[in-house]
Amino acid sequence: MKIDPNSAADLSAQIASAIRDAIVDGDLIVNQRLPSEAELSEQFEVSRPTVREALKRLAAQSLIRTQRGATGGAFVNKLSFEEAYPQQITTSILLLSMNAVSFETACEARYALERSCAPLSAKRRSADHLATMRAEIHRQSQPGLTDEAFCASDVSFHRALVDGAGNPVLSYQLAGAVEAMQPLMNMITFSARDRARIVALHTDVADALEAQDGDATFDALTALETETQSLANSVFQARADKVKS
Amino acid sequence: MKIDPNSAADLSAQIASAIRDAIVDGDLIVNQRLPSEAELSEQFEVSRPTVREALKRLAAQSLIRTQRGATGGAFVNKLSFEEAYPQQITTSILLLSMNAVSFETACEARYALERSCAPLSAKRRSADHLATMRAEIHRQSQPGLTDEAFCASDVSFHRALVDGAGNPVLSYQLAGAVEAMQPLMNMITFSARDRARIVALHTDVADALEAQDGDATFDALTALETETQSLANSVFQARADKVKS
DNA sequence: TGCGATTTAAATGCCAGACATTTAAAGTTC
DNA sequence: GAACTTTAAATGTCTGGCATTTAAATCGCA
Repeated sequence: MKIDPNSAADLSAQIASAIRDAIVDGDLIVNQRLPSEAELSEQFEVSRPTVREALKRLAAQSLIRTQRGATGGAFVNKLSFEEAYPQQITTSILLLSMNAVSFETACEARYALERSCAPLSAKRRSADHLATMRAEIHRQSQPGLTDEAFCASDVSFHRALVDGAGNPVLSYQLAGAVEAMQPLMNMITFSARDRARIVALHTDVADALEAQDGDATFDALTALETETQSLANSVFQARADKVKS
Repeated sequence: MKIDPNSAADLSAQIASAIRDAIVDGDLIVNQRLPSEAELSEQFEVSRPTVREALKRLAAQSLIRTQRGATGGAFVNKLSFEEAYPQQITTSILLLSMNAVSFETACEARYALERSCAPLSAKRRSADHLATMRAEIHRQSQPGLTDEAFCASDVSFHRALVDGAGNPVLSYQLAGAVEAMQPLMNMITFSARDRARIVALHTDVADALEAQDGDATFDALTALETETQSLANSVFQARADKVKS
């Protein structure tokens, strides 16, 4: 592992990159201890603060964890799906908000991805997943629920659907798409009638899953997408009209 | 923005977290300049190296960028899809390798997600996307191609399919699933007959997309998944037999 | 001998101060 | 007015040190 002190990039970035490559390539394996900060400074011929900045970069990506004390140090972290979720979600949210992704585009992607879980979830969903979905549907039909709570329940409902597929890779990839929609959904005010329609469609989805009917689940999700898109359209249309007047 | 010096977490982690929250919540907007390191040390009542470690954490997540010089400093970075791709891919690769995700699970997820692009890509794919796919198919049928080059071409083919859907959110989410499969695919040695079958199935996919037939694309992808799974099964089976003998 | 208390050493966490380098703007000279 | 020079502000880096945490080694005592 060597670095180029004349490169344009920061030394700490180069060092982080070198260690990251070693991890990705398998030269450093899970739970392996990295050399101490002092040893790394010698190896890379930089000062300890520079090494520390490099290690913090890696820690921010959950590639390493650090322990204090006698047997402490930096260890290659076993990246778990649970750990990766929040980062994936934060990144997705920022991507949508910073790049002015339209509601339509985000919604299209979300439902396209969710439909890909439909056949698997219909086949494998446990009673637990189904119970979660029924519970969320029940919550959604409670009067007096705030719009935010309604959206949060919506997210839980859809995550149960996705998790029902029993494929952690799918769950991980979809976490971003589903959760990142929440800030966009929160821009919408739901009337009682809107909510009733959504609850009905959610019930269709849950019924299809209960019957383990993949195609029906697929179609119910498509209907839900259509409803969501037209709902959003009317809300944004109304808002645009208001601005004009 | 305040932090708790008695918390269990590192000061630099707390500071990074506080600034990250401010960005996600929109309190700090894109291209806005953060206070200088010296000012931040005063605000948070910590030393400059600690502030720097916090900033490096954020830089590692592409949330900020730094500029040197008179008008320099740390700026809220506009996170672009292009920037987010590599991180998403690295994370996905590590998740698969560190959690011993089976080839079957990863493959299932990948094709489920890809199928979700089929109808959109059939509708919207440009001539360019189609040309890329045809070119990759041609490359894949060249004799003397290494297994790695074959897999790399496979990835390019599938990315063209995904990008054909014209939805950046989909492309982003799928990048991880598609690219992360490559290390797993590289474990497989392809015979000439295997390659011929895959090339034929790729041609089916391209034909269906050219005809803008979403259902046919969907089915062709399913056939490709079946072929890939059975190919992997036989390879792993042969390897297991070898170990026994 | 065995076990609890204490010491020790190694590591990270944090700080103070300084110097180097980069960069744009202000100032100066012709 | 244009080219050059100076200046100041900011990040990048280094040195050295102290604080804190933690596990292992040591010691004392029954």
